[in-house]
Amino acid sequence: MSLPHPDADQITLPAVLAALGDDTRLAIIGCLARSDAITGLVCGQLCGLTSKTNLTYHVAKLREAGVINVRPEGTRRRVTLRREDLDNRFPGFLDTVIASAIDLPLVDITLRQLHEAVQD
Amino acid sequence: MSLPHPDADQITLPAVLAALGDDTRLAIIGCLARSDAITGLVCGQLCGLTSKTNLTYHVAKLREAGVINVRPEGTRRRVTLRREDLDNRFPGFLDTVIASAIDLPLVDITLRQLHEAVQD
DNA sequence: TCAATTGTTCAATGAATTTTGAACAAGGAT
DNA sequence: ATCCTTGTTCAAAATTCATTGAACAATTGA
Repeated sequence: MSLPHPDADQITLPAVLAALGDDTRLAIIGCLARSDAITGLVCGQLCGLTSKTNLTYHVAKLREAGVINVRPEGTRRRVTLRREDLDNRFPGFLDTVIASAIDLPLVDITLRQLHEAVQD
Repeated sequence: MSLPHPDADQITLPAVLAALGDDTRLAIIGCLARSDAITGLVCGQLCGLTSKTNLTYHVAKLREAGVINVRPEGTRRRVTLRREDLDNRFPGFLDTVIASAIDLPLVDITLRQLHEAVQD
């Protein structure tokens, strides 16, 4: 049940770009950006995007690239964006990605609010 | 005989991410970033990266995504980064990409070739 | 204990991407 | 004109990536 994550300083942009160069994974990022920045989501809440099995695959890709954190929580997996690590490593990058991953007119939380939520 | 380029406002980040999520294409970006920003490079100066045929393929990918501009120049193709368009569309994004593409170990183009490239 | 929930693993398939070589086209130089 | 250089096109092959289903594992709750 070990879920290996790269350390913040091991995150490379080529790997991040490869992970984000896919529509399904970009959609996952969009969902996470819209969700509560702190609690994140569990995989089941992302299943509208693809099948359960396939979601495991894409979530692993994002985790291995250092884009998301996946924490076991009982039988679930709590998924959060590694916002702080990515902001430190590549300032501004994640904001740009999120802005285009959120393709909705109805956004229930603004980017600024997301930022502030993380600071607390 | 001009090649099709997307207008600046037609450039989408998902397409750009897909284009940059590849090591060969990132290496091309690295070479262009090191070259003279105005004159750019011709394809032949990038051939250390891959075969001539394959280069045509990757350069087309980058062009179609709106990352580079390709201008016919006699029998050559002058390749430049679309810095301004990308900076306007996704502020800071290209700088971040370049910072990590600039020192890709994958590039086996020699220093001499680079020198000639910049002077040309 | 038993059943339901949540997600993983594995092997196989399908699909898309990347790479290659041969033949070709266009422009420049001699 | 004829070569030479530079790059393209096309079809095929190689490779990588994404998707699926069946069987499994771990946890929770009745």
